[in-house]
Amino acid sequence: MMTIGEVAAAADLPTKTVRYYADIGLVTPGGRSEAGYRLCGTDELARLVFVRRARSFGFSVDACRDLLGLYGDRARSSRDVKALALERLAEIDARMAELEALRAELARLATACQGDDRPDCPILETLAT
Amino acid sequence: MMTIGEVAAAADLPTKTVRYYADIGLVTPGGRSEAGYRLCGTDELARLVFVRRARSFGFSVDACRDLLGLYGDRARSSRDVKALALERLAEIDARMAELEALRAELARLATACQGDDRPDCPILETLAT
DNA sequence: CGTTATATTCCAGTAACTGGAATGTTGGGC
DNA sequence: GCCCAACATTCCAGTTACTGGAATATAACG
Repeated sequence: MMTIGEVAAAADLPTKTVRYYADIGLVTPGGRSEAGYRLCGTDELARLVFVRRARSFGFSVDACRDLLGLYGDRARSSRDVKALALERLAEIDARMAELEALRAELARLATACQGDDRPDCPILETLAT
Repeated sequence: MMTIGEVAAAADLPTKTVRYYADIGLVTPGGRSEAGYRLCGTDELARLVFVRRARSFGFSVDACRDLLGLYGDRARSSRDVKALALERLAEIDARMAELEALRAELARLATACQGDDRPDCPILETLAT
C-alpha cells in the first residue's frame, strides 16, 4: 500500500491531480489509514498511469472514464475501444482543419503587414471591416 | 443609441457576451438610460465586431484587449500589431504540431485494432503499458 | 523532542462564457 | 389606463481539468 504521494510519484502525476481523480471517482483508492490517509495499491497505480497516458492522447476525463471501464472489462469488445479512438481522431481532424484555415488567413494578413513604424495595418483593417 | 440587445444583434454576438465584455471592461458602453439600461453607440458596435473577428482568429480576450488598444491608437506602429499576429501564429503552429503527433500515433493504434467482438486491443495495451 | 515532509479538507481561481432565477422596464394592442 | 410579451437588470452557478493556498494533523528522521 502506498500513500498518495508515493503513488503519484510512481504514476508521474501531481499529488493534487491524484486526489482530484479520486474525488471525481475516476480512481478509487482502496481505503484509508488510521489517520485518514488514502492508501493505494498497484491496481490504482496502473489505472493512474492508464489515465495519464489516455489524457496525453487528448482524451477528456469523461472519455478516460469510459476507457477505464473497458480496460477493466474482460468481456469488452475491441470495437468499443476503437470507436472511442476514432471519435477522438475525428475531433483532432476537425480541430486541425480549423487551425489550418485560421493559420492560412492569419499568415496572409501578417505577410501583408509591413510591421514598421507606420500605423497602416491590413490586420487591423481586416478585423475592423 | 442602441440597447444591448440591438447592438448585440448588430455585432452578431449573444447579448450575454456583450454584457460580459462590458463587465470585464473590454468595451465600455456610453452610459445608462434612466431605467439603468446600457446604451451603446456605433463606436461600441465597431469594437464589438472587431472583438468578434479577433476572437474568431483565436486571439485570447486579453490579446483582443491589446488589439483594441492598437486599433484605437492613431499613433500605433504596425510593428506592434504584427507582433501579436506572429505570436498567435506561433501558438497555432505549436498546437498543430502537437495535434499532428497525437493524430499519427492514435491513427496507428486505431489501425492496429481489429475493432471486433474480441477483447484484444492494442489501444488499451498501449495505454496500460 | 523538535523539525521537516507529507497528509487532510476546503475555498478560490483559471478562460470565456452560458444558463437560469428573481425582478424591473418598455412598447403595443385593447 | 391596463395588460402582457419582450426585453432589460443583477447575481449565482456551472462548464473543464486541474492548481494554489490556507489551516491543520500526522509521520519520519536525527
